[in-house]
Amino acid sequence: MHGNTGVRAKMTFGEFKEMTMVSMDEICRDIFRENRHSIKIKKEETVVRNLVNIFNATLKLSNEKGFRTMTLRDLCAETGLSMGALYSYISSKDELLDIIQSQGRRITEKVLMERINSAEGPRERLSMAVHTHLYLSEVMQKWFFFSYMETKNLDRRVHGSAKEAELFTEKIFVDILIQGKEGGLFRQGDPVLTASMIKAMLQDWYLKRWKYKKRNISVEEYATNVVDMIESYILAE
Amino acid sequence: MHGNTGVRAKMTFGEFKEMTMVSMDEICRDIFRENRHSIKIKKEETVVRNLVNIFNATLKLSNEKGFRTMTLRDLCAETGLSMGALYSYISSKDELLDIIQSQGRRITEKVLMERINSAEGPRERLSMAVHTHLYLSEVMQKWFFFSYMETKNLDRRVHGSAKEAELFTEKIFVDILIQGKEGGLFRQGDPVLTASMIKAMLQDWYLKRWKYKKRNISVEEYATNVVDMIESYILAE
DNA sequence: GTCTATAGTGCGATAGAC
DNA sequence: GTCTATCGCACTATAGAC
Repeated sequence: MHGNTGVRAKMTFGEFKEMTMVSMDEICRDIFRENRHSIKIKKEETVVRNLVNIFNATLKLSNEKGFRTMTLRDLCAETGLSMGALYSYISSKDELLDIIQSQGRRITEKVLMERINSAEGPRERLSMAVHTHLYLSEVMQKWFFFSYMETKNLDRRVHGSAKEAELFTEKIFVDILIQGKEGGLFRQGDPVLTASMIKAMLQDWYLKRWKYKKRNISVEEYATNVVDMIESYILAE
Repeated sequence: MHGNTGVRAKMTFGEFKEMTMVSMDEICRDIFRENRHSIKIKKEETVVRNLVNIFNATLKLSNEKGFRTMTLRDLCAETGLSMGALYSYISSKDELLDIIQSQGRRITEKVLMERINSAEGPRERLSMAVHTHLYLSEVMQKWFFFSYMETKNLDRRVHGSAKEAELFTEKIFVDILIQGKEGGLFRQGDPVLTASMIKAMLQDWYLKRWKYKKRNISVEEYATNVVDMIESYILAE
């Protein structure tokens, strides 16, 4: 390995969870406040409780068979709500998809930026970015999987914003890699191509969760492995 | 970089295409011969011509909006066939999906094994496996993308065989990595985890084709980059 | 071998009682 | 705030003329 000279102790997954507190409850409260116009029900507690229920059920069913294949009747069975009640919280099936997509992306961007900016120096920032992205996708695995898989079914406008999101996270890594190259610390590889490789490895974690679970590989082990591989490449003489 | 000492000149994409000749025509001829029972039409030339048409259209539409969202009326419009004619070649929409999936997997496995067995020594075999997989997914990009994206919509039996296919290709890399470790050539990394990382990078090529196209990155460049990154990791002292 | 016409099903969405 | 009942539609699949 390349050793960890100068790199502070890594953040564990447990520490991350305590630190960020991404709770479904809070997310749904935000969604309610932003979408008051299209939600018929007025009592906040009721709305939040039912939204949490609806989103969890949607993520579960969609990850099993895809959002398009999931019918609203499936969703009613899973949530215990009737069709009528369901339509008090969403105005259409497509809107449900939109909300889940955009909310997931916003949280990702917010948490990623906050955590990365707390680290100094290219190596620390790179490690932090990798760890944060993996930990976040572990906490919100279903959300990440959903977002990745359902992107292609959207219309052109929304499909474009999914590509933007892909490039946004990639750019975070590109910037760190360029910074490291300018400082003379990272010596190998094209930053853009290297960032793509990193993203590919990060995505594999939530896209093939079944594989890593079966092998008892923890998210920390996986993160270490990714950082080691990237570093052995970019730090090579 | 780690240099190419002892590694023969890389196969170019052009050479690969000439060598393998995976033609849609041949594939459809095979499909016809294996599915004579469920195809109502008897004249081979007609069947092959229409099957090529149907498969190309299915891949095009599915990659745009997903197999489930694509209706058979969309497919009729794209192929120029009527509903009645379409149903002379396939017995159901699900069967169409099954045929495309299994045929794609079979070709992948066949070509991969043939090419890899033609290389000697762990480094050559690793490079050959990476190049062959990338070149193959370039020739059959739509097929690979389709297969990856539509896997989740299948029933449990077929979903299981998709996981098997994932593990099959992965095992090819695991075996090469173990071989290299036993010979003392590869010194770093857990073979199973490293193989997963390699697969992740290979898949990114056909899943984000739009990204690499926009950046004018050729499949040869990409292959070189992947091999370099892996080698810098496993060959590190 | 290909067509048009249509049967039969199950979907998303809504109205109105409670 | 939640329910049941139902509308209208678009889908897969088939029958039968040509």
